[in-house]
Amino acid sequence: MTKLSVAEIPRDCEDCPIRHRAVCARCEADELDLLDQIKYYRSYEAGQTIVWSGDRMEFVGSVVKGVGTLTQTMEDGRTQMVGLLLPSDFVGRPGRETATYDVVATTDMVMCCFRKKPFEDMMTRTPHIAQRLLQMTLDELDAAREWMLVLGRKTAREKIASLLSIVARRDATLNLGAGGPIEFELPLTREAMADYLGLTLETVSRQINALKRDGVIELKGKRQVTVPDFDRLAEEAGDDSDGGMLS
Amino acid sequence: MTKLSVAEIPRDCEDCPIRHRAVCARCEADELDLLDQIKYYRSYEAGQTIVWSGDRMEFVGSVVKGVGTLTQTMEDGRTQMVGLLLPSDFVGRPGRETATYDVVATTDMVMCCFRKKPFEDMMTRTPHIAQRLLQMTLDELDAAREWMLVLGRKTAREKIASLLSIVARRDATLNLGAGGPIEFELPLTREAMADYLGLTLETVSRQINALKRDGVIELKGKRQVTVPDFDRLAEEAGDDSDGGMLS
DNA sequence: GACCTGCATTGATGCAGATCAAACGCGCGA
DNA sequence: TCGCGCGTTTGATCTGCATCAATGCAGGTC
Repeated sequence: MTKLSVAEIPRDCEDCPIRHRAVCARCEADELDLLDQIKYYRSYEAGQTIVWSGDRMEFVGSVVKGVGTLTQTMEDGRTQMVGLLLPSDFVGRPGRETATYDVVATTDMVMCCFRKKPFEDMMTRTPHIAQRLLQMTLDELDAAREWMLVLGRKTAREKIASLLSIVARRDATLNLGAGGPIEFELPLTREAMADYLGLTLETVSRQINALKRDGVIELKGKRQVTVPDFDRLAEEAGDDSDGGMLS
Repeated sequence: MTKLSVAEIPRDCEDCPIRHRAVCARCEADELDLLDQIKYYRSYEAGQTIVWSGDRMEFVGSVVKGVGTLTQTMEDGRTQMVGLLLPSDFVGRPGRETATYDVVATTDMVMCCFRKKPFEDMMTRTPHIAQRLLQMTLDELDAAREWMLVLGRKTAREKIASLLSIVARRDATLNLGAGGPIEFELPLTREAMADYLGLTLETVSRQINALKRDGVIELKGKRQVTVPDFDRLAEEAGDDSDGGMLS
């Protein structure tokens, strides 16, 4: 039944697809050897919940393959996504016993896990890991703050455009740089997008189709998105356009 | 004209009011001596902008006294606060050249500043600082994610109650623990609250007065708030009530 | 005392997005 | 081939908050 086998992932860190972007990015060969001794791979199927909020966390780890989400739910069922987990992202918080959010696989996923205690010990002894984790956490904080602007002040159309523009930017299967068309697959259902954006799924659907009608995006099926003009999309997102020319 | 003098702050770290909560919390005496050599105090008046987004940042530092905000503004003027700076909070990002947000003093403020380069050098040599900064950044990330739920899914009334409940919790001038009444001063104008909550200032005003009419809070003047029953406030905020009983 | 000026309150009206409801389309197993 | 379920689309209506517009009110200045 398992569609994605752990065996597909190279066991050797040097061949790992996220080697230079994950929490281990700065590690030297000898440090990798140490990590290697406490790591193990786990795979999850699309839809599976990896951790429930409030559960004891017995590991931390990196997303190797696939896409997941971090969500918070109120007692009455209102749900807000607070993080999108793409390959190389780190899951879990060293020093904390229990999970604060639900972690859910939205596609089939593979994670590189470390048992929490050994990882924490290693962090105190290996500055390269703590340094990299600090850098990644600061980046996540910036992303969270960017998202606060989206949630608090943008219109539904701008929210959708913002999400598309973020996914497009992080999905590197594209000819960026040049102004050419960008193509990518949306790793989220309409409902998950709604939970990310603080909207209803109906509004998400309407706004996506509006962007399509207006030629900002093209759709093949429901998930395959083509962006003919990225600047146009960024403009719709309300981002300061012209990509930050500094000089 | 300056109402708050830098001279009022003790020069000796050991007597510093934020000694055990700021980025220096874990430092030993010898490490404090090193920090002492690169630190300097600066004071700001209420309303003053400390840093403009996009500016070169020449220092990082800790809030010693007073309250500030981190805000993001879109080209058309829409504004979202993305961080509230209370005493002991850290400002600035090591490793980054330019500021990403506007930093504004909302009350008179005193900061303990470190020139960026020496501080960065020291971070690599003093693990206690980097460790503490990681911990603080992870806390801020949690706070930001909590806020995403507020912005994305809560009603105006719940948003106001959430803000009051957060300020009440961080303002330690109160008899917490017991169920007694809590009193504190709101460090923000109605407009600043609106910017924090993704609302208009009119809605903020109306909802505050609604909470007052319903007996959830009492007001002396426009800023002095009394919360007769904190659990009631938490309930209005839509927080999982019963304060997280673990056992 | 008269007059600012900067918050805050209060009221009337409009609209973006929520809510309620129904139908579509596609993959899948019987 | 049929029906079933899930994600999605589309339509009609409702409503919470934004918007526009005065008015109130305290502190500071002349």
